Amino acid sequence: MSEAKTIGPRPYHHGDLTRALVDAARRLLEAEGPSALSLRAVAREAGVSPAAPYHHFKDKAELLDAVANVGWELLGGQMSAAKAATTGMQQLTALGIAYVCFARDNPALYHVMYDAARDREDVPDGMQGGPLGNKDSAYCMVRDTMIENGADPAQDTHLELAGVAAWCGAHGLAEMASFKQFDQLKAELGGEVPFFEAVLSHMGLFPKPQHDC
Amino acid sequence: MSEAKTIGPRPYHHGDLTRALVDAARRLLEAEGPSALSLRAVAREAGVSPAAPYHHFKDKAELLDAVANVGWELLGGQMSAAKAATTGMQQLTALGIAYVCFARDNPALYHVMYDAARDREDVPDGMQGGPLGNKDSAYCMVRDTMIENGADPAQDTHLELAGVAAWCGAHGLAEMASFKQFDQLKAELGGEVPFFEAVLSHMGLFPKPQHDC
DNA sequence: TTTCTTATTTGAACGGTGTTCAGATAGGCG
DNA sequence: CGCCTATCTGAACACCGTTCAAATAAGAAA
Repeated sequence: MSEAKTIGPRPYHHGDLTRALVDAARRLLEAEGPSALSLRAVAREAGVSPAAPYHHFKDKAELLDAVANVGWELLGGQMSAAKAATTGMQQLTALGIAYVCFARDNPALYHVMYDAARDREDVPDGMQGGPLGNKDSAYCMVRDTMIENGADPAQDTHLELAGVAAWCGAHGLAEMASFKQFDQLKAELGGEVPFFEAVLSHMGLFPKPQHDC
Repeated sequence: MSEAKTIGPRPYHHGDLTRALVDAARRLLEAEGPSALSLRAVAREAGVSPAAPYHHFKDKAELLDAVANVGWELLGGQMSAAKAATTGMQQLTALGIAYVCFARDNPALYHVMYDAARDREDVPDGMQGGPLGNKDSAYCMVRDTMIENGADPAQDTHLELAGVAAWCGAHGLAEMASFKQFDQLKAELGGEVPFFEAVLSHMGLFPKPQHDC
């Protein structure tokens, strides 16, 4: 019953409205931004009535959870690829860059992912990722990579700090990079390039990507 | 005309509906959380009709901007106090702790502050603070403190990185601290206290404050 | 096949939201 | 005093999330 999606009997009328709704939501998200993600608009985009989604998701929040889930899986895949392409402690840098690049390239999806996570008490069944709540989460990937490279979480306090700093820094950097106030800040500072812009440009993340991530 | 609030003639009917609306919004925010912050609810709380706010704010967003502004001023005050109570490089630590403590103690307000900042193109007139857009912003306080302690932004690249890391880390830490998934993460890791919880508890920030900030 | 059962979808409805607008009101100024 | 203009209201519009009875269609049972 819980595996109906993988091998069970095909759905009835639409074909696979569950997936169609998530796809419609992602399409809307890409085209119109997070604020356009209303249940009715998603249903409209999918070509069904406003009440149809309630037979596949108990809530608007549950639909957004499903969309966020796609995002976490996408992010996990990109981070895994970045880790596999490097070795040793450079894997940590690769993970961070992959994370920030994902947020830069999918700002609306990234926003939905954290919005969904913020007001969730428990991680629901089938939720494959999240900021903290899963073995495959980005946080745990950083942690595991550190351990693989010889870190001992029970002993090295500085290392714990470094891990959290990396994780929080990546998220903070990703959010800051989405703000649109660089020009104003630059003007107020007298035209001088401020720290933040310098670092982003140093990493090749702002204003335009200068290398693949 | 733009200084009507400071010394201009008193408003007409209500007394000072502009301020009353912001106060009502903060009251609702404290009592019911960010999701209860509808324009109609704020007007109801202030005892006026749903259309009244439109003579003081052109938008719901502009009302939320005003609420966020109060938050930035509050945050700036607490950071200034923390800086004044310390000396030297310890000021940087004090700034970071004050920042995270503010987010922990005012989660709803903090949420509104960044929500308002995220989808704002330009900082409007009268906006006193923000994540990046002002000389008095938290980011600039960190930057100025570093310069006061001998940093040279034009030369020291590592220092730029450190400044941005501190700023992004503080925001990331503040957001992470608001999630409710620690128990689940702990269970998935086999009961072991993970990095993040260890650091927060090490800083005295989680689950309960152990010292004043 | 025909009938039955059940999942799926619809259309209408309810209360709530942001926003606009014509009209009522009341303060300040001539 | 009367006028003017800022302020406020009440009604209205479109949209939102959600619920529910009724219609539909797919698969199972006969």
